[in-house]
Amino acid sequence: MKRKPAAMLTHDVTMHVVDHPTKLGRKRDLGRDAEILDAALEVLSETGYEGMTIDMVATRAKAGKATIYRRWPSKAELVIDAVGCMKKHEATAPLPDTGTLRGDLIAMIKPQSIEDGEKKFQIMAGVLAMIGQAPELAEAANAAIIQPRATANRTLMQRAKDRGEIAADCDIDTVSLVTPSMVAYRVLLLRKTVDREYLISLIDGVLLPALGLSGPAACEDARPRG
Amino acid sequence: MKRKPAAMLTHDVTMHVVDHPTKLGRKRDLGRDAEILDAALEVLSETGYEGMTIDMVATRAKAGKATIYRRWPSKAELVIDAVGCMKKHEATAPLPDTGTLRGDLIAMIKPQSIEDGEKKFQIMAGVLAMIGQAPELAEAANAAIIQPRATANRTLMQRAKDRGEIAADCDIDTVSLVTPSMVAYRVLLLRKTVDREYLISLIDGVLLPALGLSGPAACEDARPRG
DNA sequence: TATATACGATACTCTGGAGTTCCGGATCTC
DNA sequence: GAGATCCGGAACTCCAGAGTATCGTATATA
Repeated sequence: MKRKPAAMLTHDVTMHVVDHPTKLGRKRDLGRDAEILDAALEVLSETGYEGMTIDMVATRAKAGKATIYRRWPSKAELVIDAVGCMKKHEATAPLPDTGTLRGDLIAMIKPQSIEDGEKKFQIMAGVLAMIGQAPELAEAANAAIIQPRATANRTLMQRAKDRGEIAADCDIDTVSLVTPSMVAYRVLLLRKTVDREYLISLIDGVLLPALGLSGPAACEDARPRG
Repeated sequence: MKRKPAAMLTHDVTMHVVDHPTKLGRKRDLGRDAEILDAALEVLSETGYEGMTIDMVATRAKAGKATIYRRWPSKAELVIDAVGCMKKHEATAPLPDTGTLRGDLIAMIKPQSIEDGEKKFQIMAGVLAMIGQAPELAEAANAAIIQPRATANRTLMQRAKDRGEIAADCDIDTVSLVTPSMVAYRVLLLRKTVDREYLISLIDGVLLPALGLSGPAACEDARPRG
């Protein structure tokens, strides 16, 4: 990040053989990449960007520092890559379809997803400081942490709109971001846990009313409108 | 923060005079405190906690490092104090009272408050990383940045509730946090500016609907309910 | 087998910045 | 005036951590 990394040639061109794609020697173990990135995310969530050291990551991944620096030119690049790869860990459980928007939103509250989310927001906190210096990191964090949840919400709401459960002029794009934003605030600044009760209070106290439905009773009134 | 600071006696107890409260020598210029804290906040908003150095703060405040370390034992303490003192900069403009909740909320959108807010969220980003290590910092940031806005919102909403404009069972405490949370997300992660248009879209697309009012038209319908 | 590269592990260099100390000068009490 | 403490400024110590180099070993090609 500070000095320009020396150009790393991935193959040598000898005098005798110009076309020489097959590299000699032991091959790089591509599986280590993911293990190192995972270790980086763990350390990141525990100590933040400042507190994180390459040695910690190496120890956690049972790797040598040289192995890490052979693959990423700097600590910053490693972190950016790690955050960018978080998205792939997303458990792609199918969206629920209970017939009512409230039912769908409640069905998405699973202990596993809560725990998973809490760790991700820890990572986000650790990374937020350097976002000002590395805008691509903001994008990566947004794509990996906030957007998946917002997209799920938006899909469920669009379905509700399609079947006439909510009005056609609702601002779905904005409302779908309410939960992730409020959860981020609660975890990062209030340092409170996010439990099922809180999420339900958000759904019944903000989301559904904002979409023109009124709390738990609304699930009994999900017939299409004329 | 790393080594225990030597106990700093604020007065000597001589053999001859036990009660000797008046200190000798030049008095500490208390006005410098605020100037140093302001400088710290400026640097913090520009570079984040990591990037910030005591030298930068000293230069910005036209002070010597010794002057800073005479008043705060460490960089961390300085930052915590600076964030804690942000609250006092709050422009205590009187809350608007236009007769309708929407009118009040819109009246709170002022160019000055937007600009001011943007800077505060920059500071928050710079500080968020070390919040994990210093919970009191989370409290300070919350009290200085989020709570003032939430409190203003809550007051306006309570008034609306009192005059019957919105239902008595609305979850005002939660809804009043929606705007600050969404603005924080937009500034910190999306890195977009917060303009009047966006705030109005939040008011009309989320806040008012969530409270049972339906957008701009609602301001013409602010009569108390039976 | 000879060569080349990857591996984990360890020791090393080097730099930036936290925190300390000293200086000359100013301002206070006595 | 004398001594104490402040000031801004600058030089200094000290250290954690980024990044590099090296070693013995493992695994690949030729």
